[in-house]
Amino acid sequence: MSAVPELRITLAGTERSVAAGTTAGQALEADGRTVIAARVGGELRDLAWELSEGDAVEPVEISSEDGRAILRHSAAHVLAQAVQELFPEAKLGIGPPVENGFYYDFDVAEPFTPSDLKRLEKKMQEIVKQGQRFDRREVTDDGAREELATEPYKMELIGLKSGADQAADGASVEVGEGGLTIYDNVHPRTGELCWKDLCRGPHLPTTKAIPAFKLMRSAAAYWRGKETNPQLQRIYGTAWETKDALKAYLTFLEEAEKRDHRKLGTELDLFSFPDEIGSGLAVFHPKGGVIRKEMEDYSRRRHEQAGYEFVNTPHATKAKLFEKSGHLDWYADGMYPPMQLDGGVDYYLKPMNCPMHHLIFDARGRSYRELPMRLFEFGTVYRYEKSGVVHGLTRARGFTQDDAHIYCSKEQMAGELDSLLTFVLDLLRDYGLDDFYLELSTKDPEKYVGTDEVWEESTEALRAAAEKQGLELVLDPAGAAFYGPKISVQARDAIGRTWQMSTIQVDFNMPERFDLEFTAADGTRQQPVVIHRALFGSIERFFAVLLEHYAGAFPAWLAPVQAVGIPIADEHVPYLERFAERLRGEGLRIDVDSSDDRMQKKIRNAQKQKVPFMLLAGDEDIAKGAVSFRYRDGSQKNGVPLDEAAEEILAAVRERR
RNA sequence: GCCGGCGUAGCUCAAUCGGCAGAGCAAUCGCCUUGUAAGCGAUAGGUUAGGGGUUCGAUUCCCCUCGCCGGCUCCA
Repeated sequence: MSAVPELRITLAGTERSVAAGTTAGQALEADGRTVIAARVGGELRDLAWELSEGDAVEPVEISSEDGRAILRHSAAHVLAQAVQELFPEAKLGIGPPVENGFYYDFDVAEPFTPSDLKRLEKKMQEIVKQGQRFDRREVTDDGAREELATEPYKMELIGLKSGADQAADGASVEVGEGGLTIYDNVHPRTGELCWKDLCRGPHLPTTKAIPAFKLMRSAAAYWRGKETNPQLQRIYGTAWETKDALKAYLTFLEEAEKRDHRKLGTELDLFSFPDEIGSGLAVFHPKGGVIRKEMEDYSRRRHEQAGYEFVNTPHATKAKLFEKSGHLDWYADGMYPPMQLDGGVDYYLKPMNCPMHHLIFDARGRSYRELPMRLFEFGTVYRYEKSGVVHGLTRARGFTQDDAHIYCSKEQMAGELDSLLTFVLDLLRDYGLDDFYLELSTKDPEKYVGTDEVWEESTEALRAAAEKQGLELVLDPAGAAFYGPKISVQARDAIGRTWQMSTIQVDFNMPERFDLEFTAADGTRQQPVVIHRALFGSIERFFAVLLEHYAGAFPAWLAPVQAVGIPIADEHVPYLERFAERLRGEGLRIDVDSSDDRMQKKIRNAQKQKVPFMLLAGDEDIAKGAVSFRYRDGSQKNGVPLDEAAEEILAAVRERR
């Protein structure tokens, strides 16, 4: 009898010997950790994965990013099993984990109803309770075809895997390398096969290991995301490592709903979308208008200081301009249809400002002495967004960009990009966003204009500028537009959601198309580099982001009403009115609530309007020449002398608090 | 655009089976004169999104249009 052969593996960083035939699960058990899967040689594997000589095994815990993905993917399988048990005619699409949850697509005759979801959730609970094992087995392409003959969509995926009709619709589907695998759901006691699915894995050891899940909604989705493909019914769910984590997520969703800018816009009387005007076209009410004005004023001031020149361009133009820029070739669908004028001339509403700025640059001969030339405009543009994608202020059909184009020499480009990024981040911080990461979109080798050399140079300049900021930098390989590399600033808001904010985009195409040039010091004519940038993206969108970030409680400098005077009784109105008048003289926005309501009600109203400062005055305050502060967080400070009170509010506004 | 859901007073929502369209808040007008989140009363407010159909009768059932909401990107 020979000794049991041994394998040498690296277990969570330390070298170990284990018996041949040991699985990842067994190896990690010795480590005494609660794990649901393993990374074996960097690849995610089930715990049942058999180890080989030299494998490096790392535990994957359920609360890790990978662990959650595995949990959610397993939950998707349980959902699919439940669906096929209750709707035997349902055909399977795909069921991946997604951020915060999972989905699974099904081809069914009738869309799922909310009560279907309830039944499915119950069925899923039964499956989870049973503790079915996820058993993995490898199959050949032909074997998979045989087993899944009744699943047309799975068959299609097998076909894609073997490259059969990969190019048929041109859709990019990445199918994992290696053989196909099927996961069997096996009853733990009877060993009965309950269900199976073609799947790359990995999965949890058993369905019992799904601690908390919930089905969220169902909606249609095109098969493989292509508009021309049939629509399947998609069920979304969420799954978490503990019941508390699920609860926290549901609370987060509630919080996000409370902050929804469309809801707050109505509640705080900031803006609306009158039907009479049309989808995606907002009107700003006085309170929204003043916030917007403050946002613009501050931005203008900062741009002025940063050496921008202010220009102004019209909203409509002859088609010729967008023929020249090329937009009509590839962007016509996104534009409002043309207006035909006398003589058969087409006019368009502008979907972007760039070409008009280029014409300004090109209005006369330019000298190198004028560069960098920074042209800035709050430019209103109109884009015909598809009806289903319009969404409040964040996806509107008419909106105003804080748009600027910087024309500089190649030598100036790197320095310009560097100072620009600093400027952008500084300004965003002034508006109260301070948690950023950057995304660098680089050349798509399939589709680009300009020389490799200039791409290389500008991409490196962007990268260097980004790295200097010391922020997280995410690469978006091949994500750039054909005309130049781009850096975008992503901001996390108060509840951790990320929003794409500013973009800085180098453009090699427009200088060519518009034949832009300047005279260099040596008298030669040279082409400038164009840098396109927007900080807010659009004022409307930025407005919405700030509204949601602050949950409507804008800092004093942006608040539409900065303070409300609240008299204890009518007789105290003149005193507050005099104080308010003085503060208005200092440029503050102050109301005095002289309505018939009693003082408690006035506080409630001011509180609901999220006014930063409430100034109460009754006999006691007047006797002392003071007011009593109530802040919107509910705290208070009584008997503050008028001068001090004035200074406190002014300081808050001045310091943009 | 596609699929599904929804559309009743400024806002939030009721209205049994197809049988006179209602409440709270907001608004207006009174009364009350008040110390930290809703004082009391009265008045006004509607072509039930718009159009068509079925019916003795439609907010309710059917069709069309418009608008809004969710999803259609994260890939066995």
